[in-house]
Amino acid sequence: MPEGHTIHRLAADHRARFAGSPVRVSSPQRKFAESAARLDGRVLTDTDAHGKHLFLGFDGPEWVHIHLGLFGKLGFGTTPAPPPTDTVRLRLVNASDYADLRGPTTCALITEDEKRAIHARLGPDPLREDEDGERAWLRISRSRVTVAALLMDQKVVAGVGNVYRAEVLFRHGIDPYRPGKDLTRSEWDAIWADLGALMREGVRNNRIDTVRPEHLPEAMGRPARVDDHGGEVYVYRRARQACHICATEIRTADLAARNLFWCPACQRR
DNA sequence: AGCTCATGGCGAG
DNA sequence: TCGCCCTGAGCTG
Repeated sequence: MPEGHTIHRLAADHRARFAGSPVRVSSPQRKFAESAARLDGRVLTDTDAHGKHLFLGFDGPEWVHIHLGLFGKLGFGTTPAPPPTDTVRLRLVNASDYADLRGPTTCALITEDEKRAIHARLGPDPLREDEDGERAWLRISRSRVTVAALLMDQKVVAGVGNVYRAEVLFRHGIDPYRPGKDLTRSEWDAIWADLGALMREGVRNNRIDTVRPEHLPEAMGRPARVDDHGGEVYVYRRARQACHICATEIRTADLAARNLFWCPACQRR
């Protein structure tokens, strides 16, 4: 289940397992069959991630472009690989490992030029070393759109999804409905830096944790929480439950077809 | 068995 | 703003 940290982790995992030697490439589901046949037996040379886009580079000028969307998953295992089920869009296998891709929004063979075009339309990614938040600030500081919507716009910031959006706004006490242009420079700088730190930890742990140590259940004298998406969070999917800091009921609302979560007391205009 | 929902994004209108 | 695409878990019966 993918926000940007998942994709960067997958890029590293593919590199570790497959880079540098020939890979058997197949598409059991047949939707990627022609391209898989072209790649079969070639060497995986490089991997890359920008926001929620994953790129697998093979010998020659082509890349596999993968976008998991809301449902897509990549699962790893060690050989021998079991018979693929009929939902496996792409399978990579070498002597020791296999990877199965299911349910992606995108799995396509693209050229270097097409890859460049994808980078060009994405905003800065807090997980890419060559980026800073300046480009994002230029758009945010001139926009009447709410900061909640701007954070989810991949042309503004690449890699932030519904969990990081909700959590970073909570951590900075910002009302999700505040217009981008009402954000101060120092607020944005803090948000950008925090996204980088949170998402790097997300890559390391392969899950999203956003609760500061002093607010963890044990530090607050409460029983440990179990969050069904697998991380410790303040507001995400906690509608109508008590805020961990102030006990106010967490609110939820629809915003651009996604669920928004926030604490109306901790996050004020 | 069938429904709902989910960490996304696109194009039509 | 809506409908649509992709899969699977967790319900309800």
